[in-house]
Amino acid sequence: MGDMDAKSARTSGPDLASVARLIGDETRAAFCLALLDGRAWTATELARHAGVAASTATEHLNALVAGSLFTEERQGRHRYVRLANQQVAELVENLAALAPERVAPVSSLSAANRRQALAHARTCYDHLAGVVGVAIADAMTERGLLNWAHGLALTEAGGKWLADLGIEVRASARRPAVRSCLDWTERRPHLAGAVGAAVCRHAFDRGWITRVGSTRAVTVTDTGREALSSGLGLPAEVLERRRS
Amino acid sequence: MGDMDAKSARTSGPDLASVARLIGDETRAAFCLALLDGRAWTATELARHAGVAASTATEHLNALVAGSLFTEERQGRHRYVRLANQQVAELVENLAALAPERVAPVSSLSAANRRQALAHARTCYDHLAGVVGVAIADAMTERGLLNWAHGLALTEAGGKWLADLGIEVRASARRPAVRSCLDWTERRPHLAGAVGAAVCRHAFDRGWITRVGSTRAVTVTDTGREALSSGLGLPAEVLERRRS
DNA sequence: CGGACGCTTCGGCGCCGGCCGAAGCGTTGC
DNA sequence: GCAACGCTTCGGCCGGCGCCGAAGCGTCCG
Repeated sequence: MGDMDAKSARTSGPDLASVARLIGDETRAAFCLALLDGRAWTATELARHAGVAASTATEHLNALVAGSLFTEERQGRHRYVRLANQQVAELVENLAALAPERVAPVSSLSAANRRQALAHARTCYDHLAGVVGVAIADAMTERGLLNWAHGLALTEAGGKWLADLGIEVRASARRPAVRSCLDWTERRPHLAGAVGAAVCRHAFDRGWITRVGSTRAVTVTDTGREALSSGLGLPAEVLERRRS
Repeated sequence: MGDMDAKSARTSGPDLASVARLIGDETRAAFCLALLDGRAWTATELARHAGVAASTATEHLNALVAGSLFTEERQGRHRYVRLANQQVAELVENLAALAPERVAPVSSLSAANRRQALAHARTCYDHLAGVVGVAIADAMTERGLLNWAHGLALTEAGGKWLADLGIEVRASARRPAVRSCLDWTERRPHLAGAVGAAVCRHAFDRGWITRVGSTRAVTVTDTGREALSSGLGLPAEVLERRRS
């Protein structure tokens, strides 16, 4: 008993450290956060985004792919990478929810703007987050589409609502239909899981929201304002992007 | 746009790396896994467990407490530490589920025994895992106490079952009643959350299970075999700890 | 009161890991 | 074919981090 602790702790069980170390670097962490938008990025884009040389980015990507946090896809001279699966996305989200907010030293005006746009509405891997994402989850709860009593669940009315809107949920054995994801700007839960992804996809398809440039931020279109207001009763102040 | 990426990525958003780096060290990771048993350990116990000098353990614990992954409690000359909250426990679990299993080089006979005991039944922070934990979740699902259709939820029958057994669930606004936790030995989900914790506590209180020495492993007692077999219909082969 | 014990502080050591730039390779496009 | 471009490889630099042991401090117990 007990006397084998030192050795056995190091030679058995899951190798937490190897995975955590992959995210435990400023640059690689920046990569992970960037990929949380659910899209594939090229190596150069990530390098520019994180402010490191292309060669450095290559090394980091090799490590992340080898550790199977990222998957890659080669196309011609491009190397596209994405998060390997939603389990990894969840891990990054959990980490983000737990991590201290970085102190932003007197950020510029445009940076403040970007920040505000992200806080308002953005994609979080494959679902919606930010003020709008939280408001949608709240509205769905209020209308009896979601039930938080015993863990998060989709109600019967919720299933019907999805069907009526023609939102097709791509369920899988692995992935829960609904999952709550802690928002790192709002610090409140929003809707993730297969349903969260389906709602987000639907919103893009119907032109309710569009991407802002190449960032994770999205804006609500006029069509979207109409649809979300009449369909879920989202208040106008949530739907308007307040400008500085 | 985009030209501020390099700087903004490093000066805003959650500081993933700082948290991940805390776990990204062999020794600190060993600490985290050890504390997954939900109990408080002293600094020296952890040092011995991980095979490092006491001074080294002190430094690591300072970092983990400062990063608010651990909380500490001083009692006389002892320093007790535990995981700060269940959010941290979930993070560690997620990491463990994602991490590669460490290759155990020709482990000794006693190590193999320990390993088997852990794989059979153990505590995972505050609920039950291992073959037994998974079997309980399965049985509860089969009996209609749990519903996985739309995310994991406790059914009405499940609520009644808990009440009948006199299992008191300490619900909280923060914590979901039921949550699935991916088992790193079985690679299948078992029951966590407030209900998972309540069931585990109940099993200890009633003497259904007892700890094996000071490890996370537990054994099912005769009383427990009887209760789990008649109450949930767990098969005998699951309840017997197979010896080498 | 003195010795055992748990923990902490400090200095010093060694290594690992992240960074870059230069050079090179494959793809794309003119 | 040549030039531009994206990515990769390599060598070298540097800082940070994890480790230890020695010394010291506070607590507990006989």
